[in-house]
Amino acid sequence: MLTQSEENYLKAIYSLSEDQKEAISTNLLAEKMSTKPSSVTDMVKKLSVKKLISYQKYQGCELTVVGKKRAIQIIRKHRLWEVFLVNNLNFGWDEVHEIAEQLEHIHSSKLTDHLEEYLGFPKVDPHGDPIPNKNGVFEKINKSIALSDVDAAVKGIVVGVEDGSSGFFQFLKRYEIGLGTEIKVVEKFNFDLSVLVLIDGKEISFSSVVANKIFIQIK
Amino acid sequence: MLTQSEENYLKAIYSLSEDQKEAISTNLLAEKMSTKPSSVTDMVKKLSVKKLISYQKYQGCELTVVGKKRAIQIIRKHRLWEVFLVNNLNFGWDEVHEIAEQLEHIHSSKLTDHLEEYLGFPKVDPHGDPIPNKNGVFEKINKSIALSDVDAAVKGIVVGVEDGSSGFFQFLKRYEIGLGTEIKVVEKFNFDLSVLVLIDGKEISFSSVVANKIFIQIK
DNA sequence: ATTATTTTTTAGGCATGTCTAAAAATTAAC
DNA sequence: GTTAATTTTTAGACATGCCTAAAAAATAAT
Repeated sequence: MLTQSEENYLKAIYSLSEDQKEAISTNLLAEKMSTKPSSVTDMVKKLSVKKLISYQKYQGCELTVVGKKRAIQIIRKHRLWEVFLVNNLNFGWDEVHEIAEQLEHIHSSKLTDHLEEYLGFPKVDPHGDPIPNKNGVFEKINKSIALSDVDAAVKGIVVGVEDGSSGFFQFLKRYEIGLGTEIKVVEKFNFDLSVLVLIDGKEISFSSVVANKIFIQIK
Repeated sequence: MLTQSEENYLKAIYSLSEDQKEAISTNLLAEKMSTKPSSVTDMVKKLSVKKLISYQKYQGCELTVVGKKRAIQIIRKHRLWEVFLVNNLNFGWDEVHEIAEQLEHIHSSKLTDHLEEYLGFPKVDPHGDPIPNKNGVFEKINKSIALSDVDAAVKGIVVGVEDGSSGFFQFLKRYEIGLGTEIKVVEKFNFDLSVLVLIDGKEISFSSVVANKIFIQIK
């Protein structure tokens, strides 16, 4: 049975390993955990003894197969709880992280699996991040979806546009939008069905007409 | 912010205070917490500094008004989560306690209140124990209910019987059942609608005919 | 009312997880 | 290829929450 602290370290190492394939340095991990390098060294030794990470003095650390599985299970719990909080308990997507940080440490795989079933086996959390299944497998999300159908806070990559009129293409060109452009939906407005999106650091508002024609692929 | 350990102590003191109005002795609390008296002394000092209990050396401890409120909030969370686990996630009433012991320590009153609303403001948990409202008030449960309609594991006190025939009263007398008798439903059998109950430490099986006629008041 | 028993507290220790300050190893600079 | 800068580790300390063993206080027994 892992402590909450151990679980948080595994999660942090997993997260950092997504950005780089080299071993995670002590300083980087300390930064991520908002703690001191000396504390990281202590913990990293402990996790190494438990065979959850491989670690050599001064060489940083990496998750073992077992450690990675554990990390993914924690992420799975975190994201499933986020779905529950937003879909069922009417929380905003922006206020669930802190609570999910606590809920992810509840020990009961049966609970996780029942929750997943109750939620209808969701594939992404409210932030658009994928939810691994019971076996730790992240399902490839291949479906493209119109911007108008994307939940707030979800980001994706443009994989298609619907209308072929020249006016629409000029519009896309004006905003430097093409296949592969990353778009994040910041907010949706029900009163006129417009969406506020973030492209390359700039916020742009799209009318519902436009939002219906741009298709993105999430993660 | 209280630690889980502190919260568990408050809950234990509250629970013991329900059975006796005198201060809770160190030994009794140690027994309840499955720990050593010396450990209790340490914790009791800490909680006393935090003004959650009143404590005088060698005189035991008692919850302050603030401490009692805290304890009730923890119980509230525990019982609401039990309802969720049984009603929504299809857990058996007998397997939820351990998980609820963890969930009760999640810090977010907004979560608790949203959960309560989502569950439809339940008044009792799956074990029949009352759920305090947001203000810590336990609603008096006055409705009597036929044994046949009580969930397994719920216990109550006989407040009435329906049939007035002499045969039925003889039956009641034979089993020493009268107004005020405590009855706990141990198990229910769907195949013949009989119920297995516990009265004064003895298990007795009641046919559905009998179960329909005995009314109990829960807690 | 003194002794014996039980209860409770103190004293000191241990594991977890954090910290600071200093030492050691690695990497960068010249 | 030494020296300088950075990174990482060690050493020692502190808070939490637990323990054992011994002392102190309260209660019971004679």
